[in-house]
Amino acid sequence: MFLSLDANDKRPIYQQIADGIKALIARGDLREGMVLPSVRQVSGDLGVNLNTIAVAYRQLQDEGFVTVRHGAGVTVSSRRGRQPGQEALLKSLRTALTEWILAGFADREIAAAVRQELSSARQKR
Amino acid sequence: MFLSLDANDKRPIYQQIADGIKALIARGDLREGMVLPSVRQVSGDLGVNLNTIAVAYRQLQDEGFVTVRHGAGVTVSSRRGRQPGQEALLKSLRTALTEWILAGFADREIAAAVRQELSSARQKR
Amino acid sequence: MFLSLDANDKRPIYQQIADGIKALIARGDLREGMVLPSVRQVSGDLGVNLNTIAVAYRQLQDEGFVTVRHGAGVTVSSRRGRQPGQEALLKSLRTALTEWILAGFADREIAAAVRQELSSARQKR
Amino acid sequence: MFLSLDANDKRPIYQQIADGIKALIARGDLREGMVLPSVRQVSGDLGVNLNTIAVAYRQLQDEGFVTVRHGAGVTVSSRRGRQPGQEALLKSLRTALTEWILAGFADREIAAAVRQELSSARQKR
DNA sequence: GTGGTCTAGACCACG
DNA sequence: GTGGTCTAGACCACC
Repeated sequence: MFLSLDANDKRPIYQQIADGIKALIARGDLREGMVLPSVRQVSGDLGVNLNTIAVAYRQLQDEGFVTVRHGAGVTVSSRRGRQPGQEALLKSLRTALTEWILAGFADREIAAAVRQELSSARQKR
Repeated sequence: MFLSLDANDKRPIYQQIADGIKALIARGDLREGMVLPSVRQVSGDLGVNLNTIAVAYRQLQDEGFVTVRHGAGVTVSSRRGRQPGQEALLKSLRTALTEWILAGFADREIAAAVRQELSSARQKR
Repeated sequence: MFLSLDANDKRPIYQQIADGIKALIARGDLREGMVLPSVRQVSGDLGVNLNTIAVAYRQLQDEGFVTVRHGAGVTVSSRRGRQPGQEALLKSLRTALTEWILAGFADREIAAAVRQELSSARQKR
Repeated sequence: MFLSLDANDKRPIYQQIADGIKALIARGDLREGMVLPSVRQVSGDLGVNLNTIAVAYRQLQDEGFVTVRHGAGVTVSSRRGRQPGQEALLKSLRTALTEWILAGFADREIAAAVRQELSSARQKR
């Protein structure tokens, strides 16, 4: 698995993991039906407690991104569950863009960064 | 003050306030040298604990967005404040874009949303 | 066999199978004395591990719904099987009804859904 | 709080708690804006670990039934979030009714039990 | 082997 | 005071 944790990141570990996996799905590195590494394996690889990984996986399940089959591992599910809702989507985008504006970037530069991120987020598609 | 709090927002209140003020600065509603309302007044307006407002102002001060002068209120400082660092900027943008991708939006649509948000964030400039 | 498994169902597979067979009995599709397909056949049909089917049949046997005769297959037994107990019956009904109430349905609507389900569950009688 | 745990209940403790609170909301014992007892208090009252209660509250939050404000307690929120979806509602009702049928109850008796449960679930309305 | 639940106890963040 | 996160370690259920 190509997940990395950042101690300086303010998000909790389980959230970093869940977000990382979402990014892998968005990128196409993880596709429908693929099996995710077991809770125990991720725990060992990242040096993080079992429970913490379980919380991340559980969140992904609640949000409909993965299907958990009890003794049989976790797989990427086909249809995403509920979306965050247009409102939430806009809010997080707005916050991110505000930071860029305050850092002094011009619209042109921000748009370029967005284009770059989009293409890298879709590399495997 | 044109700040609104959202109980369903997952950010802590002090962060919503700090972000809101940052957005007002980015928008140009608050410009260099302008005086922010007192901690006490914001506290009353929003019905929020004094300490909470103080924490928000303290963060804005730490990040260089405002200047606190004892007995003379809080003013917007010039814009060479400390940036969050390129890494943090990218991370927050990346997370927001990932959500849009997973919600099924095409690059075209996302770029349009970005353009719209940018122009509305700069309305007053 | 007219059993279908749902990966998104939170019940374990063996429970889905056992419940499905109970429903077939309740509906009258399976009647006293009829022979159930072998563990091996169900396993093949559904693509499920042999042990899992065995657990389901074992539960049906424990609850008195079927009779297992060595070498002679599994047959539906007469209906004086062990009931779950009034308490358990009420609890599961109560949980289901609570969900309907919280979803905003009126008593009239809930009662209608109950009537419909009852008649469809008894179609073959 | 009028929550009780049943060791014979097959649902996990956190689920019993979450379901119990949902029932209190459906019943009208807990209304919009009311404050739930703190995690620590429930933990003490029921003799259950803090984390277990936290999991229950978190589930209620994820499902939109309560609003959590960090240092300020948990309150019943106004609008329920996403419903379980008509499919899930029907499935749980169908399972419950099947049990009653297999226990030998007539439609008349089942309908009566439903009526009784509905009225008791709405006592405070 | 897999994931799920629960405990005890620590430390942090928020108001 | 409140809730949030994380750990270590136990035991259970499923396949």
